[in-house]
Amino acid sequence: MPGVEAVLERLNHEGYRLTGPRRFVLEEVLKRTSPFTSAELWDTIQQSAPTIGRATVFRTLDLLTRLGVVQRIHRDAEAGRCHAYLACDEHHHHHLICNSCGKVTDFHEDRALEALVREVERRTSFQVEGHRLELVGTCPACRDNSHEQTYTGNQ
Amino acid sequence: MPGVEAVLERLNHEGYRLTGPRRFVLEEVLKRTSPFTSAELWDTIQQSAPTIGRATVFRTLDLLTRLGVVQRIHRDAEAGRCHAYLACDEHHHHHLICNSCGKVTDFHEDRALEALVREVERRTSFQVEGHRLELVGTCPACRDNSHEQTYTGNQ
DNA sequence: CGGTTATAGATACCATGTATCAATAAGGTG
DNA sequence: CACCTTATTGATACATGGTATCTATAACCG
Repeated sequence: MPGVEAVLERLNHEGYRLTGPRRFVLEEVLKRTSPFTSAELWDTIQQSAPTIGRATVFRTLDLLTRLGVVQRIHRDAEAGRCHAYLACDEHHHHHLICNSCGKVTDFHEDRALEALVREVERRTSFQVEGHRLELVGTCPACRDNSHEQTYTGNQ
Repeated sequence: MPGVEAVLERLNHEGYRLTGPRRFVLEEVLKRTSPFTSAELWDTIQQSAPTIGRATVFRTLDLLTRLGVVQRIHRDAEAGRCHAYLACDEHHHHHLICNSCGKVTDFHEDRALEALVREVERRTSFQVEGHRLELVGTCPACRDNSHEQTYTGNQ
C-alpha cells in the first residue's frame, strides 16, 4: 500500500495530470484496506465530493489498476457484482480473504507454487505463464469473536 | 464431463423436471469443451432453437452451476464480460487454460497446494477454508503451430 | 385423464462499465 | 503571469450480463 504522495509522483512522472478529482479518488481508494466494490467507492465519493462524476471514478479505478496500484479481485457474486478492487503494493503476491470480515492479507509463497507449476508442466506439457490464486478463510480475529461483521464472501 | 443422460438422471432424482428447453440447453452446454460465455451459448441456442428464451438459458446455466455440472471461471476482461462457463466433472480440481486456443485442461494437484496452504496458515494464523487457482499458459499444440486461433486470454 | 405446480417465455429492470462529446483546467512555453 | 495545447472532466447515452416478475404452459403424480 503505497502512500498517496508516492502514487501522485508516479502519475506525474508517467505524464498523467494531477487533477483534483484524480487526487480525491486516489485518496479515497488508498484509505481502504479491505476489498471494495465500485459502487461502494462511488457512494462515498458522491457524498463527500458530489461534483465528481461516475465515469471519473471508473476511469481512475481503471488507471490505478493498469498501474498496479489497485488490483481487481473476482468473487462469486451474482449479476454484475463479481468485481472488487483493492489497493495493494506492486510486488507479485496473492490474497488471503477473510470470509467473515472481508479483510485481505497478502502473502508471498512462491516456493510451493513453483513446485506445483513445475509438476503440472511436467504432467501436461503445458507451458505455464501465469496464475491466479486466492485463498479464502477466517482471520484470527474473526475466529475468536465469531459474530461481529458479515461479508458476502467468496468461493 | 458427465454425459447428458447422467445429468438428466441426477436432475430428475433431485426433483427437477426434465423439460425440453432444459434438455436442449444442457446438451448444448455439454457439447462444448472450451470455456464459453453466456452470450456465445445464447447465440447458438437462438439459432438452433429460436423459441427458447434468454432467461431460460441463464436459469439453466445457473442451475447447472449450482449442481457443479458447470463451473464459472473468471477472466480479466473489461466490462461485464468477465465470466466464462465450462462443463466439468464434479471432483475438485483446477483449470489450466491455454492463452492461445482457449482449451482447458483439468489438473489435480493437491499435494503442493496443501503444503502451500499449511505454510500460509502457519505464517498468518488464518484458517484457510477454500481456494481459487487457475493456471494460464500455452498448450502443447499451440506451442508448435503458434499461429492458428486466437483467444482473448486471461491474466 | 386431470390437477398441481415447476418451469417457460416475454418483458422490464438493475448494475457494471464504456463511448462520446462539449466544456474545463493542467501544465508547459513565452 | 497570460496563453495555448491537450488531457481530463462531467453528463449522457449506450452495451452487456444477469435477475425479477408475471402469465401461460407443460411435467409429473395420482
